[in-house]
Amino acid sequence: MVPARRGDLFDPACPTRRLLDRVGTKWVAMIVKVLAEAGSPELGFAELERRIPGISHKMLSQTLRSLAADGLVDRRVEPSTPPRVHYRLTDLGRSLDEPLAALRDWAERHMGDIDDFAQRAPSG
Amino acid sequence: MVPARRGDLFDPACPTRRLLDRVGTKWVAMIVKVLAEAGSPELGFAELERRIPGISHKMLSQTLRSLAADGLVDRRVEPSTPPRVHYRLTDLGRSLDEPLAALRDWAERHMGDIDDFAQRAPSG
DNA sequence: CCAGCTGGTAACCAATAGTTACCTGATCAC
DNA sequence: GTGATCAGGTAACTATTGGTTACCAGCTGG
Repeated sequence: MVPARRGDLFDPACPTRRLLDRVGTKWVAMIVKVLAEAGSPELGFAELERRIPGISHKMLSQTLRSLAADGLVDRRVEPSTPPRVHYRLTDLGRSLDEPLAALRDWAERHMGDIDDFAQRAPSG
Repeated sequence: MVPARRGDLFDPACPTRRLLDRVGTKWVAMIVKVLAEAGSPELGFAELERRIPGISHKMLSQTLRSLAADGLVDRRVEPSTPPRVHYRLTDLGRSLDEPLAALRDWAERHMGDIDDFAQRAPSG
């Protein structure tokens, strides 16, 4: 196997590329935002679901587990009945919120421009 | 606070959400990077293809057209035979490189942490 | 007159996103 | 007791993407 050259985004084998793809999705962006901006340090599954309208049960579960597997969120099972699961950002996850916030911010700020442009030239 | 206000992002109908998803993909990130960091203001299709190893013919074409439709790149057809097509970032596209660079940078910087974490807890 | 160039695209296959329905298993209403 | 109900997860599917391959236009050069 070709050794993965971490720093080289231009190497197709570079894991950083895959990471970039995992981390740029809208659900990651939204989950991280919600967790980062929640009043409390952690949120329950149901609360996350409530705060992210439109996300499906499965995608939330799946995305959270992927984030947990990458060490971006911490998963805590409360031994109640039925058990409740709580998630919180790790330091690493919090650090991801910075570039993600910049991206969300860009999207919010320039949505209008893009919309206008698409209006004018709907050629696709 | 409860941000139903500028929480446009939290409305599933909000186009900013879709934009976020379009713009966070690895190919967009790489194309914008390549165009932003090219020596010349524009690059030909073939040159882009060469500079982004691993991208397929189709994905490059498709992504470029989507970027052009959003007004992020400019598409110029050189009337030669066969015609060559050149792409350059618009101002809007260049502005996107900033948050994208931050994200790429984060990915490069923290890839190691995530890798280490996954080693230790491969439960994911 | 056929091979070859460029960029695009149609046809197809593989991998995701998203939907629906169901599981667990303790508790409460009856 | 019976069973509806909670929370979170997941299996089974379908819809939508990503990605591969092969081909096209239409002029040029051998």
